[in-house]
Amino acid sequence: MTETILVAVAWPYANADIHVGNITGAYLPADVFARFHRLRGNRVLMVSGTDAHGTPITVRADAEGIPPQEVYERYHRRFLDLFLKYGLAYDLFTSTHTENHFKVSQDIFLALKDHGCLYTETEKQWYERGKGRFLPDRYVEGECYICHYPNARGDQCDNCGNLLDSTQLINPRAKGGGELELRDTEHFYLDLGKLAPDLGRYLGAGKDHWRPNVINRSRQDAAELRGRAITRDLDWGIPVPVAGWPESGKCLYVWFEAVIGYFSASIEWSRNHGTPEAWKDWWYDPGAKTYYFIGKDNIPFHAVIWPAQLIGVRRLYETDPGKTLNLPYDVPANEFLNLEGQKISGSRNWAVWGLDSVERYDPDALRYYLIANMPEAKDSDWSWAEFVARNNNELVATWGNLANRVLTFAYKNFDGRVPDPGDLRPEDIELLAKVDAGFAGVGQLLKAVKLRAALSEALRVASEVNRYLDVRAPWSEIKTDRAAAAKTIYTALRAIDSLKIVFAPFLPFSSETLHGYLGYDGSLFGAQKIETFAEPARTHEALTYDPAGATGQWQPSRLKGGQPLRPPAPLFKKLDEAVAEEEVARLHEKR
RNA sequence: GGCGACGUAGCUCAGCGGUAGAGCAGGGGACUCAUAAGCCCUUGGUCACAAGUUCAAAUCUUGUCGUCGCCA
Repeated sequence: MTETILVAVAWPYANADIHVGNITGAYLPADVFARFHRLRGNRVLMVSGTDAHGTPITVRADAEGIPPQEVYERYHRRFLDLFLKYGLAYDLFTSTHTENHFKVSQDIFLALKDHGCLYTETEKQWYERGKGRFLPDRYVEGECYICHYPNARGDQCDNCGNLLDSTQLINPRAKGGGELELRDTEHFYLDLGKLAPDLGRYLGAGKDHWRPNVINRSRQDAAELRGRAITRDLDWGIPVPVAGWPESGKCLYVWFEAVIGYFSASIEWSRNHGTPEAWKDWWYDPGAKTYYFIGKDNIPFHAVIWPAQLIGVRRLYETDPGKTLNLPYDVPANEFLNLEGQKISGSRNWAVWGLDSVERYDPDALRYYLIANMPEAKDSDWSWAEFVARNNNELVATWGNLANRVLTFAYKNFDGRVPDPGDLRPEDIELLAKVDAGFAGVGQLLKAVKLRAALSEALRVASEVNRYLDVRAPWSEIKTDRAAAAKTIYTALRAIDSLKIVFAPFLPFSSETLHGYLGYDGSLFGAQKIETFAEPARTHEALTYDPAGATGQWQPSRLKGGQPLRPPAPLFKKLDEAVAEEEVARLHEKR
């Protein structure tokens, strides 16, 4: 039965480049999962985009003396480039800075307001008279009232690390020295207390498939919910859709509108495809399953607050009162990836950057290591030595070498064609049965979002084929019994033809290559491209996936004897062990 | 301080009530199609510690210690 699956992927924030921790935390597992379901013939919609708004972006823009829009566009462009090179095949990777997203976010806000889920409160906030604007806490400096460090930021003291209440700072001043005064400011709050009972019911049952850390955390958070401000005094963002509010410089708080992106991007995708109602299959069909791939720092927003927003909205752009928006089916959040034993830190340049990594290594080698080492249950560690070792010992030795030894043997000894096997022997049939069983075994693990285990199971199946070859020894058979060698090589070719599919969600590039070596035309997956979309007043670039032409199917090979092969070459590169030392040295140099 | 996750072979981890497992690393062997890869055999652990439940505990309970994270 065809399933309907939404793959909702964390939105990278447009004030820093993406590193391998971000990739393995959310983007890569989402892609593996989505590719698997596409191969199974399921209806997959994988969406995300750049999170464009908020104070950190205006801070960076001010520091560089450019408009926030330029900061957002620069990083957005780099995200598109990276995802293309890593083969992260979003159906749509857009941004929050689209007219569509503005409208949808405002409509969600208004629906919550209509349903009585919002309230307003007035608080004191620092106001910079010279510039005529309210200042975010981090723009305010002064003496820390806890440790008396003279240059504490309004939100947090860099000296003692405590979170601060900016209104209590001693001798507060604007960053840059402007004069300050405390003024009243009014903000909207999401009434989470009101939504808590429904949320409790949602989190309370049917969550056995959730990772323990995710569900435990979420239940704990849901038990102590309070109202949360959802507007800010900031002009870089989405205007609050209430009369008079935009004029006083208020916009939606970025945490509130960014998660709405999953919904607005689904709508944008539908419109781009000329089927403006198509998104409803993922958002209103109760049989659809929605998966949110995120890092653990985002758990509260996706497993607690976003469901609360959806519960409060009930339905949007839909008049049937029997329909309600789908809540997350699973939130398979990953833990963090460390680097050489230390926490990754972009600002201290202790990171393996995504674009940099794919300049020097093949995307499948990176994907392999990142999946094999994915922090699914606890923090894991990127070590260059381990990257090299696992690339050489596992990816190259077990899988790449298997494909290569079979292809070259067939190509040389059977006139560049798949040999005609005649009737298979029991041992051939037995091997093919083991390979076929891999589809069920690996598939079940992928379905359960256990990607590490799934990949290692795929590798185990590859070793079965290596073992089979060793027992049959076609290099001996061919000297005495060419027909026997033909059966062996046919069987091995058919096995790697199947393994090509089993590995495809993890290693799409090399599977496509192998597909060609085996003599097939066409491709397993569709094509990714960067497109420009025009709205009435704006244009934006987005990454898209066109599934047309995808022929890959999650099922065992039915390879025919006689099929012409193409000249083979190794699928992966063995890395020199010196690479590890060089990379670690680079890392220290850059600090 | 509260809560949560984790603590199993040198390393990375699986197992989560029924006689300790895998991969890598280390040691030995037969083979040679292949990126000197693959295959076979092998060394190696009182499953953090303590008490309890049970006919039976890495596996359940409690406590202690350690690591990490979230909150205060």
